[in-house]
Order: sequence, then C-alpha cells, then structure tokens
Amino acid sequence: MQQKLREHIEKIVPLTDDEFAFVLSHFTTKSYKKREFLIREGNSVKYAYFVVSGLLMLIYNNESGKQHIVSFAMEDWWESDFLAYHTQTKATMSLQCLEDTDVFCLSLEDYQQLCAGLQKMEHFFLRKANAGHIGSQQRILSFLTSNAKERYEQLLKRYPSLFQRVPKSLLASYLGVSRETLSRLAR
Amino acid sequence: MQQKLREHIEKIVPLTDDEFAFVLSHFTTKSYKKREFLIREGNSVKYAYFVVSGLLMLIYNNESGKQHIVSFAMEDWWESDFLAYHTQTKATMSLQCLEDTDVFCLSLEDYQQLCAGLQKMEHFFLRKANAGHIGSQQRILSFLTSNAKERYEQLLKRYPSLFQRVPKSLLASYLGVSRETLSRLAR
DNA sequence: TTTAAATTGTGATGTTTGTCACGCAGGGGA
DNA sequence: TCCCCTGCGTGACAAACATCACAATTTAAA
Repeated sequence: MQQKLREHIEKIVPLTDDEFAFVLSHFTTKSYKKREFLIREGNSVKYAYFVVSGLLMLIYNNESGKQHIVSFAMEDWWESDFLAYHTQTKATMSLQCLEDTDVFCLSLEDYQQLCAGLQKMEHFFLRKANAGHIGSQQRILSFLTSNAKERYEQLLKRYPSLFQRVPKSLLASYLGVSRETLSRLAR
Repeated sequence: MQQKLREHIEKIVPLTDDEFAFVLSHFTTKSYKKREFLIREGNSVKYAYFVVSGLLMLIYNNESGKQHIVSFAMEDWWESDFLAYHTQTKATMSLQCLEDTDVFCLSLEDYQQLCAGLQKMEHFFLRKANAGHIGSQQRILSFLTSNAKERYEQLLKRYPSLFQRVPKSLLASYLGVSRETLSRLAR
C-alpha cells in the first residue's frame, strides 16, 4: 500500500527513503466498504484522499434531491470536496464508495506542513493541481462541443473499465443525461 | 503595471523588494489590440499570460468550424492554453483580445525557474492552480445541474460586467446555447 | 457622411432530450 | 426457496433547445 503511494509520487518527483518516510508520516490510511461515505454534504471535510484501490464517486445533490455525479475517482486518483477542504467550510458534495476502497488520508494541516517542509511535495501537488485544472477544462469542452452521444463515446473510449464497474444510471448522471436517454444512445 | 502584478501576488504571498525584482525579471510585458491573437490554434504556446487590463477569450474551434468559448479572462486573471503550455505541444485553442489588452508574459522556462528559485512563487502558483481546478469544477456542476436559463442567470450574477463588454452571441457560446436561445431567455 | 458589416430579436419548424409509465431479468437476504 | 430491490430497456408524450430565415438596429469602416 505504501509502495503504491511512493510510486505515484515518484512519477513526478524522486524521493530518498528518508524523504518518503517524512511524507508518509503525514498520512493515515483507512478502508471503506461499498456504499460507505468518506464525505457527507453539510459536514466538515477533514481530508483529501488518495485512492489506493477501489472506486469512489463525488456527488452533488441539488435542492430537489436530484443526484449529480461530479466525478469518479479510481486507483491513483486524488479526491475530495476540494473547495470545502481548502477553505475549511462545510461540504457541498458527498464522496461515496462504489466498491470497497482503501485510501490514504491527508489533513489540510498535514498538507500544508508537507508542502512547507519538502519543496518536492509542493511541486508534486502543483503538477497534480495543474493536471486537475486541465482535465476539468477538457470536460467543460466536451459539454460545449458535444451532444450526449458523443460525450458517451468519449467516456467509453477514455475509461472503458468504468462500464464494467459502474451502473449505467450513474454514468448517465456523470454525462449529464437521463438514464433513459443513455440507454437509447448505447445502441 | 508592475504594481498590479505585485499586489496580485501579495494577496497570497508577501514579497520583499528583492524578491519582487527577482519575480519581475522572469516576465515580459506586451500590449495587444482588439481582435489580435495571443495564441493561435496549431502554433506553439510560448507563454502563460497575466491580464493587467483588457479582456481576452479562450476559443476552441471544432472540426466543422464552430467556435466555442472556453473562458473569458479579465483583469487579474491568468490565461493560456495550459495543456499545450505545460506539455509543450501545439495549441488546440486560440486566445484572442475582445478589448485592447496589456499582459505580463511568462515562458514555461521562466515559470519553472521562478518556482525552483523562490518557493513562495511555487506556493503562489499552487494556490492559483487549486483555485482554477475548483472554478472549473463549479462550471461543470452548472452544466450538470442547471438548464440554459439558470446558467445564464448565474453568469449574470457572477460577472455582471461581461454583459456590457461582450456581445451576447459570445456569452451564448460560453454558456453552451445558441445565440437565438439566449436572446429568448433574456426576457 | 455614406456604406458595409456586425449584432440582436423573433417567428416557424424540426431534433434532442426529459419525464412518466411499465415490464422484465438477476442477485442477495430473510 | 421466495421475495424484494436494483438495474435496465422501451414506448408515449412534453419540454427544451437548435436551426433557418428574415428584419431592424447599431457599429465600424471607407
């Protein structure tokens, strides 16, 4: 499990054993069962999570109780309600397991100490944040340029494993269409 | 003009005069006229831009030549085709002036030297990148949860000045609806 | 000033997508 | 074993939105 985290970080910044020990001392680990919540809307957001194994979904519920999937988080992904995390406000989204999931947990305080204590890690998080920004912008682009069918095909192409692991109704929610429409598209 | 950049950075990290001189030495400045391009699709992306005054739009043109506005960049915003910038690949988007615009230009090399040479600046960019990621995610949420009229009203509320500065047809493109639909919504 | 181009509004019509309703199949718990 | 819940497909209809066409107005250029 530690090895997974180390390899993930070392894709961007190489670490000595001592440095990795320092990094590791800022994390805790936790296991969750399918359907458990890591973050609940309205609660405070203590951690950002690194997914070692399993699958999470980040959910936004609007006033009328309709559920929208903001993102899925698979192995090697970082996830949280980052707005609430960084600003220390109440969560507006929920983070829930779609499968049994193992994560590393990083509190905001530990995140800040890690960045301050080891510039390599600040650099690592900068690279991750840039990648996250670019990825979100690509998703915005797909909403601007593509209809439901095209978005569906792009998702299928990019993350084929999701179609084995996630109910179609949730994929529909991620794509921003009704489950009925998705069902008709997939022909 | 320098003062604008300094104040912008110091909202996040305070700088000594020497530090700011170091920062400044990595930037160049440039002025563009309305309708000029800072980045053209297909060309290399030399710089990320900090907008001192004026207004830019980031545009994606799909295969059939239809123009989609990915974002507007006003005073105090950073903008570029960040994917092409960070990966040193050809631009897939264009960056064009909607008004006469003054910018600071930062090459990738200078960006990296700045981050390596002054941890405060790496921290500054990390904060900016996180904010950018969160902002994009909010925009994704608006596509998932809101119809055209609601997105229009959210934009009006958040950036009222845009409605004086930008043709409605471009706002429509940013919102992902046709200009005719936007025209009918605005009643 | 005159002329051309860009911007905006609006009607008519077609397409896409959402909503409601129903049926069917499969799997896990009592 | 039985049953209920979840997931999935599909028909009928309504709502949202795109597209095409045209006119009026404003802006910018010659």
